[in-house]
Amino acid sequence: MSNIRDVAQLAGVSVATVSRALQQPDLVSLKTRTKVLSAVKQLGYKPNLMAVRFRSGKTRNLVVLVPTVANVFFARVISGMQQAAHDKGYSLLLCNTLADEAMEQSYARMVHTSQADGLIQLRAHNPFAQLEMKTGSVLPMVNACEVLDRIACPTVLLDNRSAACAMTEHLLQLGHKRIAMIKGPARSPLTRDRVAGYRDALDAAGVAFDESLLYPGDFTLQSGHKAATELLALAKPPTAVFCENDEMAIGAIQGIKQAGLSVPGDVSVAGFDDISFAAFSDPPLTTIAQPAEEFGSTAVSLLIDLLDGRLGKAPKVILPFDLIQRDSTGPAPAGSG
Amino acid sequence: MSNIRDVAQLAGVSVATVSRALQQPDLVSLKTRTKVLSAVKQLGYKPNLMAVRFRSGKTRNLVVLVPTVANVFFARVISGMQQAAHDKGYSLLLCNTLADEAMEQSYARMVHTSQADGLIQLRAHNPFAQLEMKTGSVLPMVNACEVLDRIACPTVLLDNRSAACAMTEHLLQLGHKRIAMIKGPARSPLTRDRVAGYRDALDAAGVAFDESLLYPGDFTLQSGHKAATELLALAKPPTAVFCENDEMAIGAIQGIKQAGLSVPGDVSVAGFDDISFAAFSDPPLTTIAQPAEEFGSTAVSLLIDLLDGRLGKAPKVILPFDLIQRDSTGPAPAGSG
DNA sequence: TATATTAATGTAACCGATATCATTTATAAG
DNA sequence: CTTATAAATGATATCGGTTACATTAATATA
Repeated sequence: MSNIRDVAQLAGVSVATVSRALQQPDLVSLKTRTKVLSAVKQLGYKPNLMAVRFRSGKTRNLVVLVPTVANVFFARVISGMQQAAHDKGYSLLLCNTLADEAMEQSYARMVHTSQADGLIQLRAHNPFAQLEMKTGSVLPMVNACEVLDRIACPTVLLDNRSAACAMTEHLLQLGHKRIAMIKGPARSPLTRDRVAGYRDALDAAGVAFDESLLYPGDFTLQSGHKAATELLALAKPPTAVFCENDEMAIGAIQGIKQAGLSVPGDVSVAGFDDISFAAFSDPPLTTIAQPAEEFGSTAVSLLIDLLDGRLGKAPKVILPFDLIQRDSTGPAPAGSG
Repeated sequence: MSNIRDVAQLAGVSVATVSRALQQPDLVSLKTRTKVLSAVKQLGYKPNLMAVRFRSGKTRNLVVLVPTVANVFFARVISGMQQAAHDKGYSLLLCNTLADEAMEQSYARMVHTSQADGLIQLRAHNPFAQLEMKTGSVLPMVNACEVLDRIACPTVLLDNRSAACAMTEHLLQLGHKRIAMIKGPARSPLTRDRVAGYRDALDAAGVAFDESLLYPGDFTLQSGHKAATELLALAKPPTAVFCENDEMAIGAIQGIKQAGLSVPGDVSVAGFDDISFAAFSDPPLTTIAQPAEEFGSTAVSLLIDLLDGRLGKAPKVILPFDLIQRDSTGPAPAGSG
């Protein structure tokens, strides 16, 4: 690997001139610039970015904490992040946390050890307040998809409450009265918002809220299956199930079918996210579409703005949702409710 | 951010001693070590890894080129890579290539600009021979999931030919004679191997190969749907469809159902990969399970071994597969063939 | 032509750690 | 109590760029 000194020597100029010829060509005479560029080409010189970044103190790396890349929705978000990061000259250091806090902390520390400039997290259960206390320094962080309550932090999110409300209204309009919700972990703000939207719609329609219809899942296909199976075993089972993501909805559909019931004939099912599989389930899934890639690109933009000091006070960017009506939701069975 | 000089000053020793106290404690007296560690703790000192890596010339970053992270199988592979990389002190720079060669080249160049030590690619259509020629230097690279023909390169892969043969045999044993295959892009070595396995089984069973039953897809749900629809429109449609991945199989199932046929009553469908959705399709999908996470971890191990000069001549690691029989494959309809 | 001003280039410090080599201090052997 | 040997520590060059400052060359102004 040739370095800037080799280039300088070959071009017969100083290293400073080489650096300027490449970084601020205006400061170098045409004649010299030509000589330098010719030497660069001849040697196949590529600046050592490790050195550049060490000198500048900017790594141009961003840590991304993802609960699980196996989640199709997150995969799309990551895709959007990667594209945006690349466009702006940044790279992503991906961490699949798998709910392992030690792993999260370990990656978050990369910002303090100059391996990354900032951090993006999706679905933040555990804020890094603790870590920040300990190190005393601030961690440039952006949150995507889920709002962090305890920390003022730039965030890009959906109006989850309104979206959940809209879907619940859709089910109410179809005549459903017993609408179950397969939600996420109880402590998650995301779940809290969506449950709130669900209750908003019930309240507005004068339908009593029934705690037993609220079932906690963990966003996996399996948990959707289990939840639906148990909900159907209730004394007064639901005629509609609203799931907090599409994976659980697809799992729920299988559970309902295995119980000998039809979707949406006996039970309607709605999802959230509009992953690619949603349109290919049987029946195709009614769901809330989120601009997943845009979540990613917006999060990256926010973080870079934050790093460049171009950001005011922790903005919250709200992206639009879209209720996609397919065949998994239909009129409530006659005589129900 | 405090640096090693701050620590040295506070501890009343030289920077060299601080460095040794942290890197090679045996070379430092207990008394001095204690002083240093105390100063480290008091200042919250964390070594600047940017500096360490610049000095050492090792970035401890690995570039990962993924055709698309939206593919569930690849997501699992990445998960395995991330885990293994973290365990060994490496980070992953993820690139979602989306079949964009410019993007691939751009990320591959990161190795030449000292942003990464090596590269892992999945499904390599375009070898970097060209890039290597141009730069003259070798690119430490490992290939996963798909073998690269033109370059001798450490690889971790499945015996795709045997796996495809096994699945085809499974269908033959069920009495199917007209077995279609929804394959990937024609130029892919992966597809070539799997088609070869498919033909091996047909030949062994004395079933004539029919070119019209070989349909090229692109690994998406949509392409599986389209392929199945068109295959069923043939004068002599297949009674079984073997898809090169589960997404296409799930798409195919939908296409078959929409044509008014049942799976597996009229047409059996088999997939490849055993993604999480496979067990939740309707009917649950018969497929080939691959140790996806192990692909990832093995690829990372191979690359690190390669970087450390611990590798002989481009080994090919072959991981085992498992035929998972579910309900999407059944006996050929009576009177077929 | 002399002088002021600007453009072009060079010199060298610097970023933060590591590691070589030199030097001092502690221990062992005679 | 020396002297030889080992252990502990310090001073400093180094990695490859960038950049502040110094210096020289070129042009403009009087």
